[in-house]
Formats: sequence, C-alpha cells, structure tokens
Amino acid sequence: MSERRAAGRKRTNDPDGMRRRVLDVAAEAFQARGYHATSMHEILSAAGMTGGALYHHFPTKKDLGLAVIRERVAREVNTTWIEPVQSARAASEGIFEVFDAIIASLDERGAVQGCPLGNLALELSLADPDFRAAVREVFETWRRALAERLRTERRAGKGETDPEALATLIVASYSGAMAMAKAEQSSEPLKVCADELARVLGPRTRKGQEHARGAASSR
Amino acid sequence: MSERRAAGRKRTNDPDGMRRRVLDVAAEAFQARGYHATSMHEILSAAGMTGGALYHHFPTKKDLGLAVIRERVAREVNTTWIEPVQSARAASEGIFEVFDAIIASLDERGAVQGCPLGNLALELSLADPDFRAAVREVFETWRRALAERLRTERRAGKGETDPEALATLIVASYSGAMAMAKAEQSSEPLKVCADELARVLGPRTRKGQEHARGAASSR
Amino acid sequence: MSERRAAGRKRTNDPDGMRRRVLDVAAEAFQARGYHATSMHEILSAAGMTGGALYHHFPTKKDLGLAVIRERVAREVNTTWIEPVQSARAASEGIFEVFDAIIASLDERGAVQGCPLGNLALELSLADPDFRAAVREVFETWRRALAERLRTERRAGKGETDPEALATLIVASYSGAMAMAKAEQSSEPLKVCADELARVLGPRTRKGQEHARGAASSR
Amino acid sequence: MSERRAAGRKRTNDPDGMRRRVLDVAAEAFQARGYHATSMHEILSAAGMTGGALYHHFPTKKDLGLAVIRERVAREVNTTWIEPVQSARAASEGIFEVFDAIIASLDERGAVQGCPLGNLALELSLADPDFRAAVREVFETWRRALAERLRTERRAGKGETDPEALATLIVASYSGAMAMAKAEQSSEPLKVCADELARVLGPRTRKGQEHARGAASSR
DNA sequence: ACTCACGGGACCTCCCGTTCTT
DNA sequence: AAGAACGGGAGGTCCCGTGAGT
Repeated sequence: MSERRAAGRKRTNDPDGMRRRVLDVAAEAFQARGYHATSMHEILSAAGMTGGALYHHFPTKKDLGLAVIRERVAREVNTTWIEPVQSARAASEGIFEVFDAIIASLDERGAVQGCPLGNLALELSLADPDFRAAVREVFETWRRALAERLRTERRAGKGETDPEALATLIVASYSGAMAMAKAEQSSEPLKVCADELARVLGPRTRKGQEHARGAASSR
Repeated sequence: MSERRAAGRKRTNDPDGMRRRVLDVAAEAFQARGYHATSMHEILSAAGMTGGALYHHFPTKKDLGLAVIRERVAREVNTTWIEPVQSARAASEGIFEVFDAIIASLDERGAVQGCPLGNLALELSLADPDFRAAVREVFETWRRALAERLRTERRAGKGETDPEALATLIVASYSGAMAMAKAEQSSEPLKVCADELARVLGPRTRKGQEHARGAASSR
Repeated sequence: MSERRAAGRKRTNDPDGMRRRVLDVAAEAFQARGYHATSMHEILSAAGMTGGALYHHFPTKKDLGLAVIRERVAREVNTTWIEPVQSARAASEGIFEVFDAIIASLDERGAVQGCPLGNLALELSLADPDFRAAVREVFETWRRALAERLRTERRAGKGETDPEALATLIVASYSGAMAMAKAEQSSEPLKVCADELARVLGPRTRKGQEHARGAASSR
Repeated sequence: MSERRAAGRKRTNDPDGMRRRVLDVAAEAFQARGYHATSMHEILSAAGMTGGALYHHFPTKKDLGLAVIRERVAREVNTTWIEPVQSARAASEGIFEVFDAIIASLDERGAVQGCPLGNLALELSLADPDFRAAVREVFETWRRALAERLRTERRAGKGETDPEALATLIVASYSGAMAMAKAEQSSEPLKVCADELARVLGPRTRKGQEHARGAASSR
C-alpha cells in the first residue's frame, strides 16, 4: 500500500562516529553563526543525519551546546594555546608563537571567525547557568595553565609581576583583540596587541621580531 | 492589570518618543539576552507598543539592530569611555577612572552583563556586512579617541610607545576582561587588567592605588 | 466539541493518508477561494492537522500549490475530460457528453466554482515559472489527448480541419465559457458554447439534441 | 524638539490626478500579479503617494478593486474590442482585426499577461457578490455589443446562427485562448482560435488570411 | 486633500521536541 | 540506534485600515 520508501537513506549504525560528526558540525556552525542563529536542522542536514539520531545523543539543543563547549571548545583552547605554551622554551616565547600562529592562519584564511570561546561566552553566559559554568571552566583552565607556566619562568627577573594577573591580561587582551579583529576582518588588532604585550612580558626574542604593521587593514 | 492604555484608548502621536522607547528597550534586551535570543514581540510588549508602530519605525529586526548599534551602543561608548577620558587631567588617569567606575557599577549591581559593543560585535559581525560595518565604526571611534588623548600626553616621558597601539591594547584588554567577567560574574578580571595595564601606562597616581583582589570570586 | 483526536491522543503515523488529506483540502480551497486568498492555517485546520505535519510534507505553500496542480488538477482534467473522450464512441460525441455532464453537475450544485485549471492558471502563471510550467503541462496534456482522439476520427469526412487546432478551440472555449459561467453563476455560457461547437464538430447526434436555453440565468 | 520633517515630501493637491494615478497603477498591478497578491503598499508606493491619500478616494481595497473593474477593465474591453468591432465594415472582419491586433501586441511585448477581465473574473467572482456583479456586467456588455453587431450583419447569409450564441462563443474562446496563451507565454492559442473561429464566422476575407502557425511555441 | 503615525492581527515559515516505526 | 512523521507554537514580516495632525 505504501510503495514509497525507495528514497530512504541507508542506515549505518555507528553511534560514536555519529556523535563525533554532530559535534564537529555543531562546533563549526556555532562558531560561524552563533548558537541561537544556528538551527538544529542546519546541523542535522550538514551532518547528514536525521532528527531521531541526534535526539539520541543530545536530547536538547542545550545539551549539544554544552557538549560543544566542553568537548570541542575546551579542546581547541588546549590545542591552540595551552599545549604550545607548555612545550615552549619560555612562557613568553610560547605565547608569542601562539599569537603568530593564529595571525598566520587568519591571514591565510582571509577571514576572521573569532575565538570559539569568546563567541559562545558572550552569547551564552547570561542565557543559562550551565552554559556560564561551562564557559567559565574553560576560561579558568586556560588562565591557570598560562599562569602556571609563567610562574616557572618568573623565578628570576624583575619578578614583581603576579603570574595570575599576567595570565588574565593575556587571555583578556587576546580575547578582546580577537573581537576587534572579527569586526574589522583583519588580524591587525592581534598583531598590535602581541607587540604591546611584549612590553610587559619582556621583549620578544628571536623570530618575528615585531609585526610589520600595515596601514592598510585589508579590503 | 496591565498598563495598556485603557480600553477606549486615545492615541497620541509621538514618533520621536516612540522611537526612543523602542531603542531603549531593544538596546537593553539585546544586551541582556542577545540579538537573536530577543524576539520582536518581547521588545514590542516591553515597550508597550503594537506591531504596526514598530514596523513603521523599523521595518525589519535588522534595521532595529543597526539603529541600536549606531544610536545606543555608540552613545554608551561615548558616555562611558570617550568623554571621561577626554576630560580627564591625564589620559592614563582618565582610563583608570573609567575602569574604576565600571567596576564599581558592576559590584553595585551584582551582575555583569558585559560590554554592549562586545556582545553585539561577536554575535553580529559575521551575520551581516552592515552589522559588521556598524560595529567596526564604533570600535574605531573608540580606539581613535583613546589614541588621540594618549598622543597629547606622551610628549615627554618614555614616549617610545605608539599611542594607536596602546589604545588598541586598552580597548582589547578591556573588552576581553569584560568577557571573562561576564563568564565569571565577577569584576575581578577587570580589576586585574586595570592593574596590569598600569604597568604599561605608567603607575597609577592617586586614588584607587591598587585594586584589592579578593580570593573569592563571588557566588 | 471538536473532533480533535481526544486529549490523551495517540498518534498514528500515516504519511500517505495525511498527504492525501492535505491535498484534498488544499485543492478544494484553492479552487473555492484561490491560492493567495487561502491561508495555510485554513488548510491546516480544515485538514485537522498541525503545522508541523504540514511542514513535513510541504515545506512551503508553493510546494503545496505545485502538488495540487500536478496531482489533483491534472487528475481532475483526466477524469473529467480525457478519459470520457477517449472511451467515447466518437470524439465529438465524447466531447458533448463531457459538456453535458459538467453542465448537469453545475445545475445540480447550483453554483459555479469554475475550472480548477483555469482558476489556478490565471492566478499563478505569472507568479512563478514553476507554477507556469505545471499549468502549461496540464493544458498540453489535455489538448493533446483531445487532438489525438480527434485525429483517429477525422480520417473521413470533411477532413480539412486540423485536429490540433480543433482541440485548442475546444479547450479554449470551454475554459472561457467556464469563466463566464463563474461570473454569471449560470451554466448558460457552457450550454451555448457546446451548441456552437457542434457547428464545427458536426451536428450532435442523439441524446441532448440541443440545450434548452432559458431566458432566466438565475438570480 | 522634532527637527525632522526635512524629508517630508511635497504635497500637491490634485484629487483627480491622484485618483487617476491610483487607478492606473492598481489596474496594472492587479493584472500583473492579481488582486490578492498585490498589497496596498505596493500600489501606494508605485503611485508615489501615502496611505491617507488613497484612503480618501478608496476607503477599502475592495472599493479600489471595484473601481478598477468598472473604470479600467470595462474601458479596456471597450477600447480593445467593442469599438473596433463596431466601427469595422463587417462584424467578422472587426473581430479578426481585434484578434490580430492583440496577437501583434503580445508578440511585440514578448510576454502574455492575460486578459484583464479574465484574470479578475476568475480570482474575484466567488470572493464577493459585488465583484461578481461588476465582472458580470463587463462580460455582458462585451457579449451584447458583439451580438448586436453580428445581428446587423447576419441578415442574409446562412443566417441560421443565433448572434447571441455566436458572441458568447467568441468571448469564451478568446478568454480561454488567452488563458492558455498566458500559461504558455505564447500567442499561439490565440492564433489557432482565430483561425478556427473563421470556420464559423465565414472565412476570413482579406488581410491576414491565415495565421502562420509555427511548430515552435516560442522560447 | 493629504501626510505621517499607529492599531492589531494574520500571514507563511520554521523551530525544537517527541513519538511512531524499522 | 536511527529514520521518518508529527505536535504545537512562536518566529519575523507585512498587511489593511484608521487615527492624529497640517
């Protein structure tokens, strides 16, 4: 009686893969367009799945959002910031390398999507306590990791600086610079901030001595 | 039970007043909940007006959003940042006073809603070129005003700093600190950043010598 | 009080049935009131379904409109015109039978809603290329079927007539007569046209020799 | 307090001109897009006026619609059909001239918008009794004028045809052919019908003996 | 006579969730 | 576990009409 069904898609049971795919797609979408501006349907179809499947892994959009923050955004902060700084020869050196790497990737891509954490932080912190807690957690981990690394270095030197405070300044100025960069669609603010931070962290050593700042901010 | 204008309502044409009311309400709502999370209906009923009236002044939500950025956010940046800094005895002094004032108001209110510009900047910059242009404009005005004021001061002293760069750092670190503050619901990050900036701008003179940093970041 | 599926409703998935119901309701509404004058809500509640269900089958009103043309209007033309003519002893005989049947049903109902195809054709042909293509398709099928049947007959006789042309005249005069009939709310124009067409197709054989034309066109 | 107003448009009191303009614009819009698909705002702005002005002349959209039918559509039928036929040497000759003229203008314009009367007839006849009466009136006038002219001619000849009936057939087949022409965006159906009508009206005399029918139906 | 401001409401769309079904 | 169908409702837009004001 119902000879449709021909169009049905093949079904492949692969819970882990599916979960990963959704998170990937959602993380990208939330960053590109924001949480509220992204519909579940967009994620669904971009991930090539259907409602029921997603519902199994993430009953609500909020659950998905939290998972993105905790599993994707946190990881990204770890990969982009924490690990490079930890494995760098000196804290300040690592920090500048991170800046440089991010600036380079921005210039290469030709577009600035902003910091994943910053984007979601501002949009969701007030929306829901759980979101706020998740965001806060990531900020904390980030800041603490930087402070820890700075502490091991600041033994000597004009050690009058509080590593915790310095870490906060770095996270803040990076986040803010990224916000400006997003609005300008230019990496300039990041370059400038990196150079200015050098005045606090101690002059940049080798490598990218200073950022060549162009008058032209693209476009 | 509700303050709708009675039953046999008298209509009073007051386009300017109505426009102002919508913008006020919208500005507050956009900051509190974000642009996408705020429905036109919310604005509408909070402003005590009807769909037709709103449509008359702002045919689309985007129009309203742009007006909020250009007429409310820009003004707020002007009131909170630019004017105080311009009328301060010294640039750095003005900057710290602004930080202090904002921190004080945050502590008083007991909640952190974030910087209006920052909030909308991250949510809307990628959503639409017009939004981006509007946001960028405000950032630019802000940064330039700071730079201008810093320039007049840096005559003497360890003048090796570029005022433009310094202004960028200030705007960025303030914006970023506000993002962290929003996530933590605490003014701590702002205090810390203000103190750290003092290391670049020259030590704070009188008044709030240093911010007393508490271990407890509230709640 | 209303036949909504009780309170503790059980949902029964019946996509085909639901689709059929919507199409039935929509086809009737579009014919009775026109496409633009019919709201989705009207269809929705007349079909006893919810927005979500409708959206699932027809994401946009246009989709629904196209489906109505292709699946309902086309079928109706087939049932009312093509099949009877094809199965008639002679083309002309079949054509007059169709006219007679339609006239009879009009008189019985006491109201003239017009030709479904004609109604939608005029309203939608210019609105959208897809609509136009769909309408055109039905007209073509109709005309071709008539022409084909006429061809098999016109072997002998005063065969100087082009079957294609004759088919066009029949479809056109029927459609136009129906438009007049709708405006007059009377079957008169159809009767008259049928009789006049007999002068081209060859005199009517038996059965309703001629239509008794009354002076009173109702109302 | 309100130093706007600079943007106000100049106001020119010209009631008659304004009325004419609205009707012109509305007639065109109703034909091009249909009554329901045309918003008052579209008419308003196309006519370069504001709501209040229109409201003075036509309190409701329906009033405007009726006026368009009675003052514009009726006139158009008169200009395009009745007058040419009346002033022609012979009724049939006039009729073919009208067909030819319309076909020529269609081919020249490259688009078929349909017969103004037919468009509104099908859309509005069932919507409202007043609309129906207005439409019916125009159809009647049209049909009667043709019948009258045919009567004066049919004195002699194979006069067994009823002029009234013949007029109905002509109006109907023209209207229907125009509907098909609109759907096909081609003047073909009109050409075909004109030629076929010649078989009833007596062969076309001079001038465009027969329409050259192309296999290709445009585009 | 005509402009602007506004009242309400209904338009289509589409969203998030949930249930039936395989 | 995954696909498809469906429940409701709210989203922004825009519509027609009428008020105040010139």
